[in-house]
Parts: sequence; C-alpha cells; structure tokens
Amino acid sequence: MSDGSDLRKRNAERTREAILAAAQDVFSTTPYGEASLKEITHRAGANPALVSRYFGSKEKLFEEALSGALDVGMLTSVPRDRFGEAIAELFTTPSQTRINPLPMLIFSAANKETQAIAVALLHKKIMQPLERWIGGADAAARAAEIMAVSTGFFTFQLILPLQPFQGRADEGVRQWLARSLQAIIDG
Amino acid sequence: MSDGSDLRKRNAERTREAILAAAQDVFSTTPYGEASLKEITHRAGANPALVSRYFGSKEKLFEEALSGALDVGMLTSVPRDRFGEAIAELFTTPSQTRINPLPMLIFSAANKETQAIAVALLHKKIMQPLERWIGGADAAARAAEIMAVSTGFFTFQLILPLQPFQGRADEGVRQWLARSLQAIIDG
DNA sequence: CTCGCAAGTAAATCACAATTTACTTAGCAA
DNA sequence: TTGCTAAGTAAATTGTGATTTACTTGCGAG
Repeated sequence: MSDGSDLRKRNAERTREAILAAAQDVFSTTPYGEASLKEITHRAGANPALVSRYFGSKEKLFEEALSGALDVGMLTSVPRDRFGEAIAELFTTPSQTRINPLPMLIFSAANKETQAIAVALLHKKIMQPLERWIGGADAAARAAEIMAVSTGFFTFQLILPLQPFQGRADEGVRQWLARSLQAIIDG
Repeated sequence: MSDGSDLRKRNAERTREAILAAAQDVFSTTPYGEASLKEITHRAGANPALVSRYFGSKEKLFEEALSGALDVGMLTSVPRDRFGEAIAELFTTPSQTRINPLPMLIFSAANKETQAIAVALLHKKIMQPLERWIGGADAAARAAEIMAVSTGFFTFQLILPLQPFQGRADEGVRQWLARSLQAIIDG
C-alpha cells in the first residue's frame, strides 16, 4: 500500500507531489513565461510529458501550485495588537525553507489566463478569510490595503530590487512596514 | 522639411513615433509576453518588420516606451503638504488620456530581460530624482516606500482587480492612500 | 512466472511570434 | 523625366516550449 515511506521507483503519487513541489519552487522565483516544464520536471526528476498526465496543462499546474502556496494563516495566526510588528518581522526575515506565494501572485500578471486563476484563488484563499478575520463594515477595503502594501513590498524586494528593501531591510523600512500594516488593522 | 505637420505618406520619423505611442498603449494594458509586435504595429498602421528597423528589437521598443512613460514630475510637482491627498486623487481618478507607467513596471516582471531594463530606468528616471526631492538621510527608503504603496495599489486596481480598488475607489480607500503617502513624506 | 497495466520516456508535432530577407514603391534631386 | 534611395511590405526563417503520440519498462496480482 502506498504509505508515505514507499520506496518504489515508480509511484504516481510521489511523482505528482515532486512535480508540484518543484513547480512551487520555480514559479515563485521565475516569471511564469520563463518557467519551463522542462526545468520544473527536471528538478523533480521527472519527465515533462507527465505534467500533462497529472495536471492537464502548465496553467493547471500553476493553479495548483499557487493554491497550495496561498495560506492566510500566515496573517491571521498573529495577534491583532502585534500584527504589524509580527508581519514586518516575517517579511524582512528571508527564509529559504518556506515558499513565498506573493511572487507567484506578481508573476501571475504575465498573462490573462494566469491573472484570472490568481484572482479567483486570491479571493477564495486569502481575501474572504482575511475579511472575516478583520471584521467590520470596511473589512474588504482593509484586506485589500494589506495586500497592496505586502505585494508592493515584495515587488521591490524580490522582483525589481530596490536597495532599501534588500535582504533584512533596514530598521526604518521595518518600522514603516509594521506601522503601515498595524494602522490598517487598527482602522 | 519634416516639421510636425508633414503630410507625406512615407515619413520615418512619424512612423517611428506612431509605433512608440502604440507600444506605450499596448504595453501598459497587456502583459509583455502577450503584447505582440503585430498588434502594436497594426495600431500604428505600420508593419512588424519596422520595429526591428527603428528600435532593434521588442525589448528595445519596450525600453523606450517605458522610458518615455516614466515621469517623476507626476509626483514631484505636488506641494509636499498636500502630497498624499493630491496623489491619492490622481491615482483614483481614471484617465483615458494619460498613460500610466506603473502597469508597465508590473508587467516588466514577466522576464529577466525586461526586469533588468525596468530596474535601470526606474532608478534613473524615478528613484534618483524622487530621493533628491524628498531629501534627508533616509530619502532612499522613503522613496522606495512610496513606490511600494503606489505599485501595490495599481496591481490590485488594474491587474488583479480587487473590488475596493476598482474605478474611483471608495472614500475610505482614498483616505488610506492619502494618509499612507503623506505619512511617508512627513517621515 | 508471466501477464497486464500503470508509470515513465523520447521524440514528433503544433503553435506562435520575433526577426530576417528579398522585394516593391514613394518621393526627392539632378 | 529619370533614377536613386529611404520607407515600407510580404513572406520565409528561426527558435522555443507546450502538448501529443507511440513506445518501453517496472511491478504486483493471480
């Protein structure tokens, strides 16, 4: 039976997961159009033809990769009165292990198909729960504001690098991030 | 001689400008990879082969289009004590006439080449003059913060549409934008 | 053991758009 | 008027990468 410690060479489930993991890796560091299935499957030790078999298409693979990476818990697991501080700390502490979904979101701008996929998933997996967590009449606006600040920050930290946002960023930038985000939560 | 009112059918200067204008139009509304030279030159009433002649390549055309669109005057022509208010008003007042360079910046994430082009132009045409206009020790950080907020806003207004940012946006969003930007200027 | 099928592969196909090439034509100059 | 050159065009070329196809092989059931 296929439990997690299965050592067979051929194992559809395992291969599928390996491709998905590689896709999250690649899609969060490489623009969608430049992320090739050859590269992704190579990293997974698999063959490009399997993407079609297991996911249907590159776009569907992207959808599943993004869906798996989007996790509102990142935000909502933090106490409200420390929100800004905690998120600013998280954003400015580079982590090799955890994959960051925001670059994938930014890269999804690369074509209309992936834009549509991203908008739908963003609503379902982030905006709706985030709005509920925030609560109140203008929760939707405040949730959108949090996304705007976060995405803007990562755009210029990871994709179009500006010096002040590089690496751990400086104290001033961290404080700005913390205060901006806290102000949105406090309303 | 070729003054601006020249009516000849064949006029290299005129054609070049027409292609450039069409490119700014298309590149600011269509992801780079989906913006075809066929579409751009069609709008300009010209032929795709002319891009190669007048600009060298699609990337060079993009560079010139972005360069022409990036204009820090948008920001620095505003009095400092009304900065937030004025920019928020500008950002939330949809204009068909003026082309918005920020989507082009966001779309430039689509590949490493255009990223590099965008970063270089962003520095030269926006960050440097903006930092000088802001002044002080942490001017670079504050300039980057302004870009982050602005780009984040347009990402979710124009590219991955979130309801609260659509159209003129609501009063709460405008106030948030105004206050966020003003706070960065005030330090 | 061996058969059948699921898993995996290599190579062909398809699609598409940028760029190049070889050609046509408008417009100016002598 | 005639030719020469710059401007413009149509079609061929190229390159790339996703997807499909036809094939091979591992592996477990019976």
